Amino acid sequence: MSLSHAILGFLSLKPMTGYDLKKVFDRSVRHFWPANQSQIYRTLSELRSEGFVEQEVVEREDRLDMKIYSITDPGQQELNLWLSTPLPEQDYREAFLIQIYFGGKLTDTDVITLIKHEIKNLQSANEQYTAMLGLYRGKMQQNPTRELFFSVIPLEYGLTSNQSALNWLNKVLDRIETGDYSIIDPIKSEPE
Amino acid sequence: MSLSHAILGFLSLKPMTGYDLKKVFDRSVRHFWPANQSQIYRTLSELRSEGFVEQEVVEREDRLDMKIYSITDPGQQELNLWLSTPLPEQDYREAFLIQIYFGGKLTDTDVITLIKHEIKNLQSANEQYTAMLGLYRGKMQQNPTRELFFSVIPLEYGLTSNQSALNWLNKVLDRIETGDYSIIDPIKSEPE
DNA sequence: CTGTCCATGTAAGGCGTTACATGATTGT
DNA sequence: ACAATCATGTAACGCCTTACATGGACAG
Repeated sequence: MSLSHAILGFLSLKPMTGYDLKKVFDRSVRHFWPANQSQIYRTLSELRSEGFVEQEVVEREDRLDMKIYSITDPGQQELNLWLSTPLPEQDYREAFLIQIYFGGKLTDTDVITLIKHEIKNLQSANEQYTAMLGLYRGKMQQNPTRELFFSVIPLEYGLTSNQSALNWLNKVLDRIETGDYSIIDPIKSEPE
Repeated sequence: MSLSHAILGFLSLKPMTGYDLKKVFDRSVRHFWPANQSQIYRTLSELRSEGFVEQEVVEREDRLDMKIYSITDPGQQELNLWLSTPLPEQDYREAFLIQIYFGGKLTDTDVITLIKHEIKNLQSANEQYTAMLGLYRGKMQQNPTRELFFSVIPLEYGLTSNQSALNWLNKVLDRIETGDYSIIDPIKSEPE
């Protein structure tokens, strides 16, 4: 399961509290693996019962106790195994495409509205990717490491695939507006 | 929820059994919205209790009863409303990208294996898309309708985005093999 | 005579979401 | 005074998956 392994991955960098993990997720992998707070706490206790993490309880007089989690040796092994094992084809769900699939039941105006909305969603995601890429560029100039390189790759992936989706959605808008319903060959028509 | 609306969409084309629906899903939208059998039967009974579909029981002497579902007027309204309402940004989960994100913990060989595996997965998906596109092309030549056009769009979408992912993954392989860890700008480097 | 197709479901478990609950500290 | 941040969790619900269960018809 990916969430538990992502948590192990972050804990292998340094020990953290559940709260810290939530922040780290939101600042790094949320675009390709969002995690919410209650999920993180639940998964941490599962990982602990499996022996993959251990917790150090820090008692504090005036505040709630703080629990700092670290990865154990079995946890490291589990992480390395999962990271290096290729995954089978994953299911993919895109509700927007269902709407388009049944677009025959809608007016052109409605379909165009749907597509323009999707374009906005993709653009907003891309703005976030670009902002994050900027941060990484700064880090890379100071200290270009192999680790950093691999953590940037998913961002580039998000940007490229969104960008090609955007290009393609704009073409679809043209085809709807001109009433050109012929099928195109996406691969052949791409390199332009 | 998308599954129930996809079911309504198919039933709006013609009445069907749960078994038929499963086949229709597998032959059309499974690439962007897979559905399994038990899910379909459960959702059908929910839709019935909401009054969006109704069933006709066909008793057969020698076999099990067959239940043919059709969409009701409230179901049509619900479908049209859902289809024409833009969706908010959806969560996106891609476990492969988590593996890459933590690629710093792996050897180059391991990362390359992961990527080549992903390339194979994408290629196999694209072969299926291409085969389906071929079928649609045949239908379109006989009878080019607006409905047909919209049902092809998601296939083209899958093909284009997979193709751009493939192109990009191949570039990543080059960068790993040459040890070139500089960050590229995916958007600027795309049109080549 | 073995497997695949037709056709129906139930049960249990896993993963994810939303909402609720607590309570001190720090910033505006 | 009010909101945000730090820090912990629980409860309930919803969606999806896997496995189980039934049983005739038909093709190789």
